[in-house]
Amino acid sequence: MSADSKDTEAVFGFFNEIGIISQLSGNAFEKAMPQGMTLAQFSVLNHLCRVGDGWSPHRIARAMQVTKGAMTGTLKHLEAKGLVVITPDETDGRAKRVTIASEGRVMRDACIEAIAPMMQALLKHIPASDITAALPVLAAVRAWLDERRN
Amino acid sequence: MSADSKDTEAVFGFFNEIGIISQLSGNAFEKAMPQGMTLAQFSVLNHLCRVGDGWSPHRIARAMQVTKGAMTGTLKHLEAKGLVVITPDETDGRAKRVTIASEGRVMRDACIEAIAPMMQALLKHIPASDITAALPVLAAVRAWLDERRN
DNA sequence: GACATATTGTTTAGCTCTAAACTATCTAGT
DNA sequence: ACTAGATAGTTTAGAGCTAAACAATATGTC
Repeated sequence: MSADSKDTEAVFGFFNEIGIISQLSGNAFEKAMPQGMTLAQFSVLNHLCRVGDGWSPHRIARAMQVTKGAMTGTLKHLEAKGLVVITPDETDGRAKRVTIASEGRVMRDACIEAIAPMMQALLKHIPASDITAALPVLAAVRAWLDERRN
Repeated sequence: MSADSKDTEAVFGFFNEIGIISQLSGNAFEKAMPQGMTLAQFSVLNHLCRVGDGWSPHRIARAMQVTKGAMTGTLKHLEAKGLVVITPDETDGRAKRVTIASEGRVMRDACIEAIAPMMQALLKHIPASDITAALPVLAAVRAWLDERRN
């Protein structure tokens, strides 16, 4: 009983820290990034760079754990900035295909460069081993939440 | 060089996991909570219950790591629902004081009860020791971000 | 072939958040 | 006492998110 409520308290604190870190780090990233880039926009750019082009908006939305509606908005901003090109899917009249423009790749690299100093500064205060030690737990929690969601 | 970029990569992945967990857990919480309560609203209620009444909106905003403007909106919703009472500060003409209504305490308890089953379910899949082991690292990262912000 | 169902993308309403401009009040230095 | 600067709260514009309703296209079964 006592142990149970203590554990529940710990999980509660865990999610609380997660939420605050998410907010603070997101703000810090967006401040460091070039000219009005947002975390959502960078994430899409980064994803497309890493896993490849030509994904549909819906598939990108699923990969980013976001609704289709949210992705519509983010892609609109990226397209307006010329960082991404959206074309109709030839084989499926409902779908579209998202391709990174070369400006998009440049912007993605610029964002990573802009953020790198912050990472370095963090690593000076918190040992990399602590970060890597926490990663598997985080991945497990994320996997559990993701599975539970469906 | 290779170690450095690997560490940076790890920190990057760390923040990525944090962001996704924050989003997924926030959604899960809001789905479990009673009648249209949001995480932001619950957080304020919970904070007031734990640390005591009579705080100013600005002080609550700082404690929640949120701007004053955001707190104005959240408090408006809480006040409209009768969960919180806002009165002018007698000793400072600029300030206000936020007090929890008894309905607010009831709602806070209801939210905690609604969320508890999720915590229990998580603890069945992930050992509490893993969670508590990750907590100090998270707290350190949060403290670093918080300090850096100012 | 036709109809029921599923999927893709958009839109809208409502919530959160930031940043910046604005009002009102307090406080300190002269 | 006055003026300058700090502080508390509100408002607005803009971005993100969800959920739900909607249009258009695919698909599969009869």
